[in-house]
Amino acid sequence: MVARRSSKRGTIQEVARLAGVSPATVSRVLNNHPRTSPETRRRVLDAVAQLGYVPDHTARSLKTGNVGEIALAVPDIGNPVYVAIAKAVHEVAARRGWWLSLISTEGSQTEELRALRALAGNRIDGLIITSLTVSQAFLRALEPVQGRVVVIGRVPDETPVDNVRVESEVGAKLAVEHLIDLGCQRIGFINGVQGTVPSTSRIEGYRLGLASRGMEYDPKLVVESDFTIMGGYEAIDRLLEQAPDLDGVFAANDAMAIGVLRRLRERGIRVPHDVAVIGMDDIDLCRIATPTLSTVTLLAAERGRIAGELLLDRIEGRAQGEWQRVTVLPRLIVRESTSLLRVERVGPPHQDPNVGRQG
Amino acid sequence: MVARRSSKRGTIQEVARLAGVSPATVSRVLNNHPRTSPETRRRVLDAVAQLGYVPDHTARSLKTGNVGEIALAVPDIGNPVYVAIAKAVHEVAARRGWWLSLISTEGSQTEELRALRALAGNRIDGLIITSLTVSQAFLRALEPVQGRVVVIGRVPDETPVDNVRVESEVGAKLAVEHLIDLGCQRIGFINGVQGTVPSTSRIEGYRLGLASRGMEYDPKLVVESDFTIMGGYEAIDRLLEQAPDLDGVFAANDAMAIGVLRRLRERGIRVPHDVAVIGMDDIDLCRIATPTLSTVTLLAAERGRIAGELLLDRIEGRAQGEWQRVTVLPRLIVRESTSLLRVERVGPPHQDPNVGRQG
DNA sequence: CTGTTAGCGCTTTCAG
DNA sequence: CTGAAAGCGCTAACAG
Repeated sequence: MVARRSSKRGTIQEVARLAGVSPATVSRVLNNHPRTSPETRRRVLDAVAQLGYVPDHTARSLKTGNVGEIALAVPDIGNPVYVAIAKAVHEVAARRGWWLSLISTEGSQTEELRALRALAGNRIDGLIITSLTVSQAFLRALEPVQGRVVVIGRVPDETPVDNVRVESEVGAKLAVEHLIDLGCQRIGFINGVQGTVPSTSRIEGYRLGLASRGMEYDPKLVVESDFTIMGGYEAIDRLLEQAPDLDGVFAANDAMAIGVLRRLRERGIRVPHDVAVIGMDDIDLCRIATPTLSTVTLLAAERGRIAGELLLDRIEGRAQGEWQRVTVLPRLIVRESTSLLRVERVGPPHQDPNVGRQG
Repeated sequence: MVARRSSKRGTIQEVARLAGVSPATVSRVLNNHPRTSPETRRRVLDAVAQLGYVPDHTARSLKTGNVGEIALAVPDIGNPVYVAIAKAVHEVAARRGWWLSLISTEGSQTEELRALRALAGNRIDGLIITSLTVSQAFLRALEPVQGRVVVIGRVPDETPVDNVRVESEVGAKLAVEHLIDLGCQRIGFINGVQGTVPSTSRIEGYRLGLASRGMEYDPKLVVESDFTIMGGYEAIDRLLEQAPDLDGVFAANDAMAIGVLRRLRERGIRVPHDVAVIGMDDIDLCRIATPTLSTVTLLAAERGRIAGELLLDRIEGRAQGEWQRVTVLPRLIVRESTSLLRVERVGPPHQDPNVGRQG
């Protein structure tokens, strides 16, 4: 990696010389300081325009000690859930005058640590990061950047960061209970990659849901795959082989559920008549799928918005106190895939979110 | 916007003092200069570890004149086409040791100019930008940052930038010719928002396709909407009203085409038997849709890869010559929505791309 | 192989 | 209201 600053658009010195003032005055004009005479101001701005001068951001940052930029690091920008988070954070950042850049970590811990290091090295002022694994190394790397990072996803209680989380067990429980209340007796569960935080909480919610309605857990009803459409597509075949009497499926995310819908259609199995299907996340595709897909929203946009506010409150110095733990509560969204009437029973998502806040 | 550098992880001075060497030596060790004794090296690294020192990126950048970062600015990170471009650029950047950040301009020209200004102010070293409109203001803003920016999308010949483009007229023509060769006589066209560069080239390709097979252009067969699934969904109704004898539809992008498929299914119109449908872009959803969607790929990933290489070649100083104009050629991908046999006739996309290069 | 010195371009006291 | 001067933290000659 080699590079040299190519385009020299002039320095504040040259602007000062051209305007017949000192560099300090140019700086004051450009930063809208109160005490500058209109006449000087005009001369400076003329000179700036004439030279096409743009202040060097690097020098400015070194001097002032901040760069005016935050970043959002996500495992996969192709995932609609992270896109929703990104859009929400972007909205907050723009409104509050901050520059936001996105970093795609591709789920690699090395990349996550790199983002944290960028923060430590003052390449950015703040960071919102979503990690799938939350390793020890990751937690250790949070220490030195306290007060400038927000984690989306669960971290241990004592971790010195602001944190936004969602009770996804509760969400999984809601989904399973919904299927049972619909009359399903044999509910299959397609989980994502084992060992990740999301998959662990979903299987727990699945068990809780069964238990709450007095049904027994049957390992034959559970398969694992990855969190993609194709993952769901191939997993449902294995599931049906293990449990041909299946009458309901809970998929760990909407992408997998959509793969399930597609495969079931191919096999001539009617949804929801023969098998009811529910996913989790509430991505846009749910409303496009055939049949439209019931799901449990995990309020991605809402979490993004909150994370953005928390981070900026912190680095703008508005928030000084304890580390925040904000938890959002999932909500069931019923659509055709679990509705024998094939009627959408629910309004638009993401409104009136249930948000609980605790110290 | 207020912020102050919070976490002081120490300076190079402090490391030097602790290690009993000069700051210059610390700098040398950290930058892997050839001439450093193993002993000194060890002492320095110990001190670094002990303090948890991370070099200040801002100071380093100011001194060296580069920041090691490029950015990709796209109109909408929710659009799969831009995601494909982003992933490809990311891959190139990572391989060549550069940091990539994403900027979402939301299609706003202000945001585009802001990205260009960030480049001018050396916040980043290089920029890849995709603009839907390419206004005069935009072109003017390219001047001062020559040699550090690559535009994806057509720009006037004399524009002083490296440029990656796709012959989307040819793509649209291919799509229409394919429908005609299939036996379609009345081919509707659903275009995106009028006045944008993409929509202009698509309507032109549509006309070219008709002309090349000796068919006449009928304004009744054309409607406009926006480039979204819902846009296609509502547009097909209008189109069918204007032209009930429709037997083929070309949608200006896959998202719209998928909306069309959905609406046709609702109305009991069979695809491809009653109406054949083709889109453009080749997003992942094409393979998931029912029926699977024929399309014309515009090689988004390929364009992203090329743009990344061009930019880095330029700012690494490997490319010094004329401005590059790289043009990629669209390719037809036939799937069920235009296949009476309902057989996928084509291999995986994005391999063996046709790429033409000219001075 | 290592230390000294200068300075990247900007903002910000402190005088005036 | 404006100028002079200092210095943010780092790297890169240039000596030694």
